[in-house]
Amino acid sequence: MLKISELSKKTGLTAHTLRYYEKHGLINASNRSEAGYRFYTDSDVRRVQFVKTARNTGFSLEDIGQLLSIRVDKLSHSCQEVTDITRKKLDEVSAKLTELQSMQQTLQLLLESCCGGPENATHCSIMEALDAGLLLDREAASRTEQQGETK
Amino acid sequence: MLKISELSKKTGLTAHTLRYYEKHGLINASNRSEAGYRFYTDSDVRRVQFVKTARNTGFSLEDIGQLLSIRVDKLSHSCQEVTDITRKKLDEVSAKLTELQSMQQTLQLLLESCCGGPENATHCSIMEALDAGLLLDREAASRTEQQGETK
DNA sequence: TATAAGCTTAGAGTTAACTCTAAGGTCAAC
DNA sequence: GTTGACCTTAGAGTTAACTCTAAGCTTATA
Ligand SMILES: [Zn+2]
Ligand SMILES: [Zn+2]
Ligand SMILES: [Zn+2]
Ligand SMILES: [Zn+2]
Repeated sequence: MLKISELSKKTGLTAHTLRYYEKHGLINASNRSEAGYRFYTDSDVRRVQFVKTARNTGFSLEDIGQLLSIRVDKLSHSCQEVTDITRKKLDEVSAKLTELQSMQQTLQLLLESCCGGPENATHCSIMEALDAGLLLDREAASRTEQQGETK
Repeated sequence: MLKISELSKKTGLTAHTLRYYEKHGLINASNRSEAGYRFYTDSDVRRVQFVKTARNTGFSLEDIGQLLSIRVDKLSHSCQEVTDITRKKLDEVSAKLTELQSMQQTLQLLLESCCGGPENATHCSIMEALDAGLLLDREAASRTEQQGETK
C-alpha cells in the first residue's frame, strides 16, 4: 500500500497530477486511511502505469478513459475497438507530423537564405519571403540575399 | 480602403481574428470612419498578410510581434535577430517532430501487432503492450497476438 | 509537545489562440 | 421607415492537461 507521494515517486507523476487523474475518473486509490489518506494497491499502481504509458504514446486522457474501460472488461470489448482508438490517434499524429514537416522545411529554407549577420535587415531574405507570402524558392531567396550582401 | 469583412475575405482570417490581432498589437486599421468602422489601407493589408504567412510558418503571435518590430524598422535590426527567432522556432518544431515521430512509430507497431478483429480483447496485444509499458518489440507483440488468435 | 512534512478538499490560475456573445450603433436597399 | 446585414466594444467561454493555492488535518520525528 503506497501513499500518494510514494506512488508519485514510483511513477514520476506528481501527486497533483494523480489527484487530477482521479478527479477525471482515470484512476483511483483502492483504500483510504481513517484520516482519508489515499492508499494504492499494486493493482492501482499498474493502472497508473498503464495511463502513463498510454500518455507517453500520445493518447489523450479521453482516449485513455476508453482504453481503461476496455482494460477492466476485455470480454465485453473487441480488438477492433482498440484499433479504432489507436488508428484515430495515429491519423491525428500523422496529420500533425505532415504539418510540422512542412513548417520545418520552410524554416530551414528561410534560415539557409539569410546571412544571419550583424548588418541591418533591410536586405533580409527571411523578411522578404514572409512579405512575399513565402513564394520564393530557395534559389530566388538566395539570390535576393546575395544582392543585399554584395551591394 | 477595405472594411473588416472585406479584409476578412481577402485574407481568409475572420473579422474576430483580425480584431483579436489588433487587440494584441499585431495589426491596425490606419483609418476609421466617423462611426468608428475600421478601414484598412493596402499597407495594412500587406501587414496582415505578413502575419498570416508567419502564422502558417509556425511562428507564435509573440514571435510575429518581434518580426513586425523588425519589419517596420529594418535599419535598426539585424539579420541575426531574424535568424535567432527563426532558429528558435525551427528548434521547437524539430523537437516536436521527433516526439511525434516516436509516437507515430509506436502507434504503427501497436496497430500492426493487433488483429483488429471483432473477437474480445482478452488477447489484445495493444492492451498488453500498454500494460507492459511498451517493452514489447514488434515480433514479441506479434507472437503474443498470434497465440491469442490461434487458441 | 512542538515543528515540519505530508495529506485532504474545493476551486482558481495557466497557456495560446482564438471564438463567441450581448447590447447596441450604422448603413444600404426597398 | 423598416428590415437585415454589418459594424462597434467589453468581456466571457473554449480546449487540454495540468499546476497551484488556501485552509486545515494528520503523522513522524526530536
Ligand atoms: Zn543578411
Ligand atoms: Zn536575413
Ligand atoms: Zn485480436
Ligand atoms: Zn488486439
